[in-house]
Amino acid sequence: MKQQERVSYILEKFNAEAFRAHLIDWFKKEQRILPWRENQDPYRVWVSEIMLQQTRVDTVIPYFNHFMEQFPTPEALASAPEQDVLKAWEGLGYYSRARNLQNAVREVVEHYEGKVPDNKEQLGDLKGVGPYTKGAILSIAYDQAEPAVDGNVMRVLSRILLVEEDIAKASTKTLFESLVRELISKEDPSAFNQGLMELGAIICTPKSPSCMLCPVQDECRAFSEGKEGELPIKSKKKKQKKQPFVALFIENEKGEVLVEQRPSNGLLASLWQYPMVPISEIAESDIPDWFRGEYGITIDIDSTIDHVHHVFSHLIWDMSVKRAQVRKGTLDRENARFVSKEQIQKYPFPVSHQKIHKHLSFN
DNA sequence: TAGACGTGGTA
DNA sequence: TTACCAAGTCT
Repeated sequence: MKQQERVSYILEKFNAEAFRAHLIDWFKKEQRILPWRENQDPYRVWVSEIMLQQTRVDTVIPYFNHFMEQFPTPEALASAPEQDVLKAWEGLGYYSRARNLQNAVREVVEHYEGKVPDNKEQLGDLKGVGPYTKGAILSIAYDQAEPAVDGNVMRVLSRILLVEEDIAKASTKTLFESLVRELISKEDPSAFNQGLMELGAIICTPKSPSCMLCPVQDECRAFSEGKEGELPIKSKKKKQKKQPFVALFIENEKGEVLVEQRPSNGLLASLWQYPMVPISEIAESDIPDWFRGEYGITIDIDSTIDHVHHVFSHLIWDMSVKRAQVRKGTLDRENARFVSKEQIQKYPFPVSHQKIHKHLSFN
């Protein structure tokens, strides 16, 4: 069946009128007070939407407030050093969001006079702005009737409309976008889209949804059939692969510590870390030789001082942290440097390596 | 299409 | 502890 036929079939006999009205009334009454809801400033909406990608509201709030203080306008963000932006993002995760956001904002400042585009073509061309974020900005900041389909929306609508397609599939997301195009309120698309997400966050939660409090219970097909606990359908993801490392906490004679910047693409791009030796490739006994070759420095390794187990979405780092001293040699590596324990505070580190900071002693 | 890309909260 | 998740995007 073609997708448009599927849409028509699903919405046949569905009381969209009542659904819209109940959802919007509820949202206007029950919505949470959140910093990015203070006004409709497209820049604020944009920053909030990027931060909220795959990230909890409670986690985002302090980051958002600080970020808006430090970079209140597109111009402020565009002219900031990238390292400052990454430092403001430190601990939030998915760091390419920060780089993409800054690059896109620079684009807006250069080509659109600092005004966030209000059309889907220009918006969608911006780095890091995908179908969801595009629709969120257009509906929330510009009151346009565009779908903004995220995980909440798919969960809520899969229950309301009893859609049993796998929401992990891309084709299912486009199905929901088509459904929202039919359902969305033309009078208040912002309240409709946000209401759908708010409902998913507060009432129509993944586990044990609060159906007794739901403003659209009467319109919910899953509830009427007792299937709310079985939806949405979502295929499992794979287990993370384990990667063993030795992380080196290396001090020189001045008491400075060796840190290095990661490559500008891939995992934790452009963030800083303590040197890491992949134990699956380098035997532990070969570390001093390997290190001399890579960094130009001879080190004396002593005891293991810590063990850091860090879980990512797709892999796991197991790091034995070893203390070491510089014996001789000059650092011969572009992306690495010895840094004092005061200076190191300015560098953006991933959480996995912040766990190693506690071995910095200030005596 | 499926895997890369972070982190912290919760059952 | 394990597993899943939370307002996705890029390749």
